[in-house]
Amino acid sequence: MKNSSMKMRPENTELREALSEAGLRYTAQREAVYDYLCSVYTHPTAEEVYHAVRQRIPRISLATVYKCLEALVACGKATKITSSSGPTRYDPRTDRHIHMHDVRTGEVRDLHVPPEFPIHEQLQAQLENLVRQSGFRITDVRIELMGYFDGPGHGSSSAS
Amino acid sequence: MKNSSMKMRPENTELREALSEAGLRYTAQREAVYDYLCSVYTHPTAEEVYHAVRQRIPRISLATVYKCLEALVACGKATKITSSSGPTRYDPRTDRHIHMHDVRTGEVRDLHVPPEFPIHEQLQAQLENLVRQSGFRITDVRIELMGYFDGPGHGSSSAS
DNA sequence: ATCGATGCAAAGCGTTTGCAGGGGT
DNA sequence: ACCCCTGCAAACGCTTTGCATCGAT
Repeated sequence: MKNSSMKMRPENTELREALSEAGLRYTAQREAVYDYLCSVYTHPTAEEVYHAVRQRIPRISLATVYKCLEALVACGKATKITSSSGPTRYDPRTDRHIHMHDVRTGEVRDLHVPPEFPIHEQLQAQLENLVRQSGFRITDVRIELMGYFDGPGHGSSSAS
Repeated sequence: MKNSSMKMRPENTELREALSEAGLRYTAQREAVYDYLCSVYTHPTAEEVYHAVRQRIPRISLATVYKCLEALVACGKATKITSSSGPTRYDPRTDRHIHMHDVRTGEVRDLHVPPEFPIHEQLQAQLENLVRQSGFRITDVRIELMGYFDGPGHGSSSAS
Protein backbone atom coordinates (compact mmCIF):
# COMPACT_ATOMS: atom_id res chain seq x y z
CA MET A 1 0.00 0.00 0.00
CA LYS A 2 2.67 2.54 1.09
CA ASN A 3 5.55 1.80 -1.25
CA SER A 4 6.72 -1.07 -3.39
CA SER A 5 10.00 -2.06 -1.72
CA MET A 6 8.65 -3.86 1.32
CA LYS A 7 11.10 -6.46 2.51
CA MET A 8 10.25 -7.37 6.06
CA ARG A 9 13.05 -9.75 6.92
CA PRO A 10 16.72 -9.64 5.86
CA GLU A 11 15.62 -12.38 3.49
CA ASN A 12 12.66 -14.64 3.16
CA THR A 13 14.81 -17.57 4.13
CA GLU A 14 12.73 -18.02 7.26
CA LEU A 15 9.60 -18.49 5.21
CA ARG A 16 11.37 -20.75 2.76
CA GLU A 17 12.54 -22.99 5.56
CA ALA A 18 9.22 -23.03 7.35
CA LEU A 19 7.44 -24.07 4.17
CA SER A 20 10.09 -26.64 3.38
CA GLU A 21 9.90 -28.23 6.82
CA ALA A 22 6.17 -28.56 6.39
CA GLY A 23 6.68 -30.26 3.02
CA LEU A 24 5.40 -27.22 1.14
CA ARG A 25 6.95 -25.36 -1.76
CA TYR A 26 8.20 -21.84 -1.91
CA THR A 27 6.33 -19.89 -4.56
CA ALA A 28 6.13 -16.27 -5.62
CA GLN A 29 2.48 -16.18 -4.55
CA ARG A 30 3.20 -17.42 -1.05
CA GLU A 31 6.07 -15.01 -0.69
CA ALA A 32 3.94 -12.08 -1.85
CA VAL A 33 1.09 -12.99 0.48
CA TYR A 34 3.46 -13.36 3.40
CA ASP A 35 5.30 -10.13 2.64
CA TYR A 36 2.04 -8.26 2.47
CA LEU A 37 0.81 -9.77 5.73
CA CYS A 38 4.00 -8.65 7.44
CA SER A 39 3.92 -5.18 5.91
CA VAL A 40 0.63 -4.11 7.48
CA TYR A 41 -0.25 -3.68 11.14
CA THR A 42 -3.91 -4.34 10.50
CA HIS A 43 -4.75 -7.99 10.14
CA PRO A 44 -6.19 -8.15 6.66
CA THR A 45 -8.92 -10.38 5.32
CA ALA A 46 -8.29 -12.73 2.40
CA GLU A 47 -10.02 -10.25 0.13
CA GLU A 48 -7.78 -7.41 1.29
CA VAL A 49 -4.69 -9.55 0.77
CA TYR A 50 -5.98 -10.43 -2.69
CA HIS A 51 -6.41 -6.82 -3.76
CA ALA A 52 -3.02 -5.80 -2.38
CA VAL A 53 -1.06 -8.73 -3.80
CA ARG A 54 -2.57 -8.24 -7.24
CA GLN A 55 -0.34 -5.20 -7.59
CA ARG A 56 2.64 -7.51 -7.43
CA ILE A 57 1.15 -10.60 -9.07
CA PRO A 58 -1.71 -9.41 -11.25
CA ARG A 59 -2.82 -12.87 -12.33
CA ILE A 60 -3.15 -14.29 -8.82
CA SER A 61 -6.60 -15.61 -8.00
CA LEU A 62 -8.58 -15.28 -4.81
CA ALA A 63 -8.59 -19.05 -4.44
CA THR A 64 -4.82 -19.05 -4.52
CA VAL A 65 -4.73 -16.35 -1.86
CA TYR A 66 -6.85 -18.57 0.37
CA LYS A 67 -4.57 -21.52 -0.36
CA CYS A 68 -1.46 -19.45 0.34
CA LEU A 69 -2.87 -18.21 3.62
CA GLU A 70 -3.74 -21.77 4.55
CA ALA A 71 -0.19 -22.83 3.69
CA LEU A 72 1.20 -20.08 5.91
CA VAL A 73 -0.97 -21.26 8.77
CA ALA A 74 0.08 -24.86 8.12
CA CYS A 75 3.79 -24.03 8.27
CA GLY A 76 3.43 -21.89 11.36
CA LYS A 77 3.97 -18.49 9.77
CA ALA A 78 0.48 -17.11 10.31
CA THR A 79 -2.65 -17.55 12.39
CA LYS A 80 -6.34 -16.96 11.80
CA ILE A 81 -8.38 -14.41 13.70
CA THR A 82 -12.12 -14.95 13.80
CA SER A 83 -14.82 -12.78 15.31
CA SER A 84 -18.58 -12.98 15.56
CA SER A 85 -19.04 -10.81 12.49
CA GLY A 86 -17.06 -10.42 9.34
CA PRO A 87 -14.64 -12.66 7.49
CA THR A 88 -11.52 -14.32 8.88
CA ARG A 89 -8.46 -12.15 9.29
CA TYR A 90 -4.86 -13.27 9.12
CA ASP A 91 -1.98 -12.48 11.44
CA PRO A 92 1.73 -13.07 10.73
CA ARG A 93 2.42 -13.39 14.45
CA THR A 94 2.14 -16.84 15.93
CA ASP A 95 3.26 -16.12 19.47
CA ARG A 96 0.67 -15.45 22.13
CA HIS A 97 -0.43 -11.86 22.09
CA ILE A 98 -3.53 -9.78 22.62
CA HIS A 99 -5.89 -8.46 19.97
CA MET A 100 -7.96 -5.33 20.22
CA HIS A 101 -11.13 -5.67 18.13
CA ASP A 102 -12.96 -2.54 17.07
CA VAL A 103 -16.58 -3.62 17.32
CA ARG A 104 -17.68 -0.81 15.01
CA THR A 105 -15.31 -1.35 12.11
CA GLY A 106 -14.17 -4.94 12.55
CA GLU A 107 -10.57 -3.71 12.60
CA VAL A 108 -8.13 -5.75 14.69
CA ARG A 109 -4.79 -4.57 16.05
CA ASP A 110 -2.17 -6.02 18.31
CA LEU A 111 -1.75 -4.73 21.83
CA HIS A 112 1.88 -4.13 22.63
CA VAL A 113 2.68 -5.68 25.98
CA PRO A 114 6.13 -5.30 27.56
CA PRO A 115 8.00 -8.61 27.56
CA GLU A 116 8.42 -8.49 31.32
CA PHE A 117 4.65 -8.78 31.57
CA PRO A 118 3.89 -12.45 30.87
CA ILE A 119 0.13 -12.11 30.85
CA HIS A 120 -0.69 -15.32 29.05
CA GLU A 121 1.65 -17.37 31.20
CA GLN A 122 0.26 -15.86 34.41
CA LEU A 123 -3.27 -16.50 33.28
CA GLN A 124 -2.58 -20.04 32.18
CA ALA A 125 -0.91 -20.78 35.52
CA GLN A 126 -3.91 -19.39 37.36
CA LEU A 127 -6.27 -21.55 35.36
CA GLU A 128 -4.39 -24.85 35.21
CA ASN A 129 -5.90 -26.26 38.38
CA LEU A 130 -9.40 -25.23 37.45
CA VAL A 131 -9.30 -26.71 33.99
CA ARG A 132 -7.76 -29.95 35.24
CA GLN A 133 -10.90 -30.51 37.27
CA SER A 134 -12.83 -30.30 34.01
CA GLY A 135 -10.56 -32.86 32.36
CA PHE A 136 -9.20 -30.23 30.01
CA ARG A 137 -5.67 -29.82 28.73
CA ILE A 138 -4.76 -26.30 27.63
CA THR A 139 -2.80 -25.93 24.42
CA ASP A 140 -3.43 -22.24 23.90
CA VAL A 141 -4.77 -19.26 25.83
CA ARG A 142 -6.40 -16.49 23.84
CA ILE A 143 -7.19 -13.03 25.11
CA GLU A 144 -9.34 -10.85 22.89
CA LEU A 145 -10.36 -7.32 23.79
CA MET A 146 -13.54 -5.92 22.31
CA GLY A 147 -14.10 -2.17 22.21
CA TYR A 148 -13.24 0.70 19.98
CA PHE A 149 -10.41 2.97 18.94
CA ASP A 150 -11.20 6.58 19.61
CA GLY A 151 -7.84 8.26 19.15
CA PRO A 152 -7.38 11.06 16.58
CA GLY A 153 -8.00 9.80 13.09
CA HIS A 154 -9.79 6.61 14.06
CA GLY A 155 -13.32 7.69 14.95
CA SER A 156 -16.02 8.35 12.39
CA SER A 157 -16.58 12.01 13.33
CA SER A 158 -13.58 14.26 13.91
CA ALA A 159 -15.11 17.73 13.83
CA SER A 160 -18.25 18.64 15.77
CA MET B 1 -32.47 -34.41 24.71
CA LYS B 2 -32.65 -36.00 28.16
CA ASN B 3 -36.34 -35.66 29.03
CA SER B 4 -39.22 -33.53 27.89
CA SER B 5 -40.01 -31.46 30.99
CA MET B 6 -37.13 -29.01 30.83
CA LYS B 7 -38.07 -25.80 32.57
CA MET B 8 -34.93 -23.93 33.45
CA ARG B 9 -36.30 -20.96 35.35
CA PRO B 10 -39.25 -20.74 37.74
CA GLU B 11 -40.97 -19.16 34.77
CA ASN B 12 -39.91 -17.70 31.49
CA THR B 13 -40.92 -14.28 32.73
CA GLU B 14 -37.31 -13.20 32.52
CA LEU B 15 -37.19 -13.99 28.84
CA ARG B 16 -40.57 -12.38 28.25
CA GLU B 17 -39.40 -9.17 29.87
CA ALA B 18 -36.07 -9.12 28.12
CA LEU B 19 -37.73 -9.52 24.73
CA SER B 20 -40.37 -6.92 25.59
CA GLU B 21 -37.79 -4.35 26.68
CA ALA B 22 -36.03 -4.85 23.37
CA GLY B 23 -39.30 -4.31 21.48
CA LEU B 24 -39.51 -7.97 20.53
CA ARG B 25 -42.39 -10.38 20.94
CA TYR B 26 -42.60 -13.48 23.02
CA THR B 27 -43.29 -16.47 20.82
CA ALA B 28 -43.41 -20.22 21.32
CA GLN B 29 -40.43 -20.59 18.99
CA ARG B 30 -38.27 -18.17 20.92
CA GLU B 31 -39.24 -19.78 24.19
CA ALA B 32 -38.41 -23.25 22.87
CA VAL B 33 -35.07 -22.13 21.49
CA TYR B 34 -34.18 -20.42 24.73
CA ASP B 35 -35.29 -23.35 26.87
CA TYR B 36 -33.20 -25.70 24.81
CA LEU B 37 -30.17 -23.45 24.98
CA CYS B 38 -30.45 -23.38 28.77
CA SER B 39 -31.02 -27.12 29.07
CA VAL B 40 -27.68 -28.17 27.60
CA TYR B 41 -24.19 -27.54 28.91
CA THR B 42 -22.69 -27.75 25.44
CA HIS B 43 -23.13 -24.62 23.39
CA PRO B 44 -25.08 -25.86 20.41
CA THR B 45 -24.95 -24.70 16.83
CA ALA B 46 -28.05 -23.38 15.09
CA GLU B 47 -28.41 -26.73 13.37
CA GLU B 48 -28.31 -28.59 16.68
CA VAL B 49 -30.87 -26.24 18.16
CA TYR B 50 -33.03 -26.79 15.10
CA HIS B 51 -33.01 -30.57 15.40
CA ALA B 52 -33.71 -30.46 19.12
CA VAL B 53 -36.47 -27.88 19.01
CA ARG B 54 -38.25 -29.73 16.22
CA GLN B 55 -39.32 -32.26 18.81
CA ARG B 56 -41.31 -29.55 20.51
CA ILE B 57 -42.29 -27.47 17.48
CA PRO B 58 -42.16 -29.81 14.48
CA ARG B 59 -42.98 -27.14 11.92
CA ILE B 60 -40.23 -24.72 12.96
CA SER B 61 -37.80 -23.84 10.20
CA LEU B 62 -34.05 -23.45 10.35
CA ALA B 63 -34.40 -19.83 9.27
CA THR B 64 -36.66 -19.19 12.24
CA VAL B 65 -34.13 -20.80 14.56
CA TYR B 66 -31.52 -18.38 13.26
CA LYS B 67 -33.93 -15.48 13.73
CA CYS B 68 -34.81 -16.63 17.24
CA LEU B 69 -31.17 -16.95 18.20
CA GLU B 70 -30.56 -13.47 16.81
CA ALA B 71 -33.48 -12.16 18.84
CA LEU B 72 -32.04 -13.74 21.99
CA VAL B 73 -28.71 -12.08 21.32
CA ALA B 74 -30.46 -8.77 20.64
CA CYS B 75 -32.36 -8.83 23.94
CA GLY B 76 -29.32 -9.87 25.95
CA LYS B 77 -30.30 -13.46 26.68
CA ALA B 78 -27.60 -15.17 24.64
CA THR B 79 -24.21 -14.63 23.05
CA LYS B 80 -22.44 -16.00 20.03
CA ILE B 81 -19.31 -18.10 20.20
CA THR B 82 -17.14 -18.22 17.12
CA SER B 83 -14.01 -20.19 16.44
CA SER B 84 -11.65 -20.59 13.52
CA SER B 85 -13.46 -23.68 12.30
CA GLY B 86 -17.05 -24.74 12.38
CA PRO B 87 -20.32 -22.85 12.63
CA THR B 88 -21.29 -20.31 15.28
CA ARG B 89 -22.37 -21.67 18.65
CA TYR B 90 -24.79 -20.05 21.05
CA ASP B 91 -24.47 -19.52 24.78
CA PRO B 92 -27.29 -18.56 27.17
CA ARG B 93 -24.79 -16.91 29.51
CA THR B 94 -24.07 -13.26 28.90
CA ASP B 95 -21.78 -12.58 31.83
CA ARG B 96 -18.03 -12.78 31.36
CA HIS B 97 -16.82 -16.32 31.63
CA ILE B 98 -14.24 -18.62 30.14
CA HIS B 99 -14.73 -21.12 27.34
CA MET B 100 -12.79 -24.31 26.85
CA HIS B 101 -12.64 -25.22 23.14
CA ASP B 102 -11.88 -28.79 22.17
CA VAL B 103 -9.75 -28.32 19.07
CA ARG B 104 -10.45 -31.86 17.92
CA THR B 105 -14.23 -31.92 18.15
CA GLY B 106 -15.19 -28.24 18.12
CA GLU B 107 -17.02 -28.77 21.41
CA VAL B 108 -17.14 -25.77 23.75
CA ARG B 109 -17.81 -25.84 27.48
CA ASP B 110 -17.80 -23.29 30.25
CA LEU B 111 -15.03 -23.26 32.80
CA HIS B 112 -16.42 -22.92 36.27
CA VAL B 113 -14.51 -20.24 38.13
CA PRO B 114 -15.20 -19.50 41.82
CA PRO B 115 -16.86 -16.09 42.21
CA GLU B 116 -14.09 -14.90 44.52
CA PHE B 117 -11.76 -15.19 41.54
CA PRO B 118 -12.52 -12.16 39.37
CA ILE B 119 -10.26 -13.11 36.50
CA HIS B 120 -11.74 -10.87 33.87
CA GLU B 121 -11.76 -7.86 36.16
CA GLN B 122 -8.15 -8.45 37.20
CA LEU B 123 -7.09 -8.83 33.62
CA GLN B 124 -8.96 -5.77 32.45
CA ALA B 125 -7.43 -3.70 35.25
CA GLN B 126 -3.96 -4.94 34.26
CA LEU B 127 -4.53 -3.98 30.66
CA GLU B 128 -6.33 -0.64 30.99
CA ASN B 129 -3.17 1.45 30.96
CA LEU B 130 -1.67 -0.41 28.04
CA VAL B 131 -4.74 -0.14 25.85
CA ARG B 132 -5.22 3.53 26.66
CA GLN B 133 -1.86 4.18 25.04
CA SER B 134 -3.26 2.57 21.90
CA GLY B 135 -6.33 4.80 21.99
CA PHE B 136 -8.55 1.82 22.72
CA ARG B 137 -11.57 1.65 25.01
CA ILE B 138 -12.36 -1.84 26.32
CA THR B 139 -15.99 -2.89 26.36
CA ASP B 140 -15.41 -6.60 26.81
CA VAL B 141 -12.59 -8.97 27.70
CA ARG B 142 -12.75 -12.48 26.28
CA ILE B 143 -10.69 -15.41 27.45
CA GLU B 144 -10.81 -18.54 25.32
CA LEU B 145 -8.90 -21.69 26.12
CA MET B 146 -7.97 -24.01 23.29
CA GLY B 147 -7.08 -27.62 24.01
CA TYR B 148 -8.85 -30.89 24.48
CA PHE B 149 -10.90 -32.85 26.97
CA ASP B 150 -9.22 -36.10 27.87
CA GLY B 151 -11.25 -37.27 30.82
CA PRO B 152 -12.90 -40.72 30.74
CA GLY B 153 -15.10 -41.00 27.69
CA HIS B 154 -13.66 -38.05 25.80
CA GLY B 155 -10.28 -39.13 24.48
CA SER B 156 -9.76 -41.31 21.42
CA SER B 157 -7.25 -43.75 22.93
CA SER B 158 -7.40 -44.84 26.57
CA ALA B 159 -5.10 -47.87 26.69
CA SER B 160 -1.49 -47.77 25.51
C1' DA C 1 -56.59 -4.37 14.11
C1' DT C 2 -51.93 -3.76 13.79
C1' DC C 3 -47.49 -4.97 12.98
C1' DG C 4 -44.02 -8.17 13.96
C1' DA C 5 -42.82 -13.23 13.53
C1' DT C 6 -43.00 -17.49 11.05
C1' DG C 7 -42.05 -20.79 7.30
C1' DC C 8 -40.69 -21.62 2.88
C1' DA C 9 -37.61 -21.07 -0.83
C1' DA C 10 -34.21 -18.70 -2.95
C1' DA C 11 -30.24 -15.81 -2.67
C1' DG C 12 -26.01 -14.34 -0.37
C1' DC C 13 -21.36 -14.44 1.35
C1' DG C 14 -17.04 -16.31 2.49
C1' DT C 15 -14.53 -20.25 1.57
C1' DT C 16 -13.27 -24.73 -0.57
C1' DT C 17 -12.75 -27.99 -4.33
C1' DG C 18 -11.88 -30.30 -9.12
C1' DC C 19 -9.21 -30.11 -12.72
C1' DA C 20 -5.95 -28.89 -16.62
C1' DG C 21 -1.81 -26.61 -17.17
C1' DG C 22 2.49 -24.39 -15.19
C1' DG C 23 6.46 -24.13 -12.03
C1' DG C 24 9.43 -25.64 -8.01
C1' DT C 25 12.34 -29.21 -6.41
C1' DA D 1 10.85 -35.78 -14.29
C1' DC D 2 8.06 -35.63 -10.68
C1' DC D 3 4.45 -33.83 -8.22
C1' DC D 4 2.81 -29.78 -6.02
C1' DC D 5 0.85 -25.38 -6.96
C1' DT D 6 -1.81 -22.15 -9.63
C1' DG D 7 -5.90 -20.20 -11.78
C1' DC D 8 -10.40 -20.72 -13.24
C1' DA D 9 -15.04 -21.95 -12.38
C1' DA D 10 -18.16 -24.34 -10.08
C1' DA D 11 -19.70 -26.18 -5.65
C1' DC D 12 -20.07 -25.78 -0.83
C1' DG D 13 -21.73 -24.75 4.03
C1' DC D 14 -23.61 -21.52 6.84
C1' DT D 15 -26.48 -17.68 7.22
C1' DT D 16 -29.63 -14.15 5.59
C1' DT D 17 -33.51 -12.36 2.97
C1' DG D 18 -38.20 -11.70 0.43
C1' DC D 19 -42.64 -12.55 0.82
C1' DA D 20 -47.29 -14.36 1.97
C1' DT D 21 -49.50 -15.95 5.99
C1' DC D 22 -49.96 -16.41 10.96
C1' DG D 23 -50.15 -14.86 15.61
C1' DA D 24 -48.94 -11.69 19.66
C1' DT D 25 -50.03 -7.42 21.50
